[in-house]
Amino acid sequence: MQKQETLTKNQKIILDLIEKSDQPLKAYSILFDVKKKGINAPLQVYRALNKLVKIGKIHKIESRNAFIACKNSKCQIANATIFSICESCEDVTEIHDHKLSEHLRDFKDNKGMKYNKYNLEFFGLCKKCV
Amino acid sequence: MQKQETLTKNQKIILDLIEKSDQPLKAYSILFDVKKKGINAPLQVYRALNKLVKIGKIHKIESRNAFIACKNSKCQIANATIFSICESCEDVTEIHDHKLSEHLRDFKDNKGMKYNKYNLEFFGLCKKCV
DNA sequence: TTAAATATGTTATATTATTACATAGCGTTA
DNA sequence: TAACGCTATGTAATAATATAACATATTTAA
Ligand SMILES: [Zn+2]
Ligand SMILES: [Zn+2]
Ligand SMILES: [Zn+2]
Ligand SMILES: [Zn+2]
Repeated sequence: MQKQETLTKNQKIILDLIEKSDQPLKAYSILFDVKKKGINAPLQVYRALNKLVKIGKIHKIESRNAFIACKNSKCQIANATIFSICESCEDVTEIHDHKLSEHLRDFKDNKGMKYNKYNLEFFGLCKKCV
Repeated sequence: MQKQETLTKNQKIILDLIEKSDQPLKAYSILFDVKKKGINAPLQVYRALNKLVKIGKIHKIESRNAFIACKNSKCQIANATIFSICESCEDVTEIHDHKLSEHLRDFKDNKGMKYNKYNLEFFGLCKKCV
């Protein structure tokens, strides 16, 4: 299982931090928080983030340039993500909807594209913000 | 029809440029190109881009920080976008798939979110790059 | 045990986007 | 007309996001 890959020191530090937050964190806010642990430079953060994204431990919220932990232990698929984003309070939730995922996985365009990944972001207002 | 809204000088210059390209353009590449037309500062570009996005004339490709013209005259919906992106040649195509759009439009989560927008990006390899 | 691949640390720099402030134009309406 | 609200403009400065380049260390695998 790819997700149990052993992580390096920096990767662990940064994953820990992201997993403790239920909301997306930005790279430079992560950098600020891990300086006390000896991570000093943006590149150290970005390298860890890129790796963690690649192995599916975290996802990037593209519209927000922020990173959130994947809470779904069953989700092997680092490359098929659906998020719900409240445009008022900025609350982000990962969506796991079997039917929708299936629909997206099975999607074929008419140009012969060979897909291996997708990212879907829904925007709106959450219950609290309506 | 919102799309026929009259545009200002800067907005027209920048929309023209984007419409002439069949591929997404980046803000600072746009800035470079429109300097000869008297647009000198990033903010002038970003202001026009934001407006054009808002009225649906162009879309932002979030994963690429780039902007592409909406070619679909029938598409009133500036806030429901689907793109296909080749990760090798970076070719981007807007997808208009009725069934998929319907599915996304009708999607309801179980948290009571009220959606008003979505953006979906498919990644893979195009015919030429496979 | 050597070579390849991966990770680290550090500095500098590139790229993307916004803040802040001053000014101008345009449509409404008092 | 005059005053107001709204939108757009121009300009300078700066913030926020991300990568290049280089030297070194560590892990993995042949
Ligand atoms: Zn996930
Ligand atoms: Zn909310
Ligand atoms: Zn469109
Ligand atoms: Zn291609």
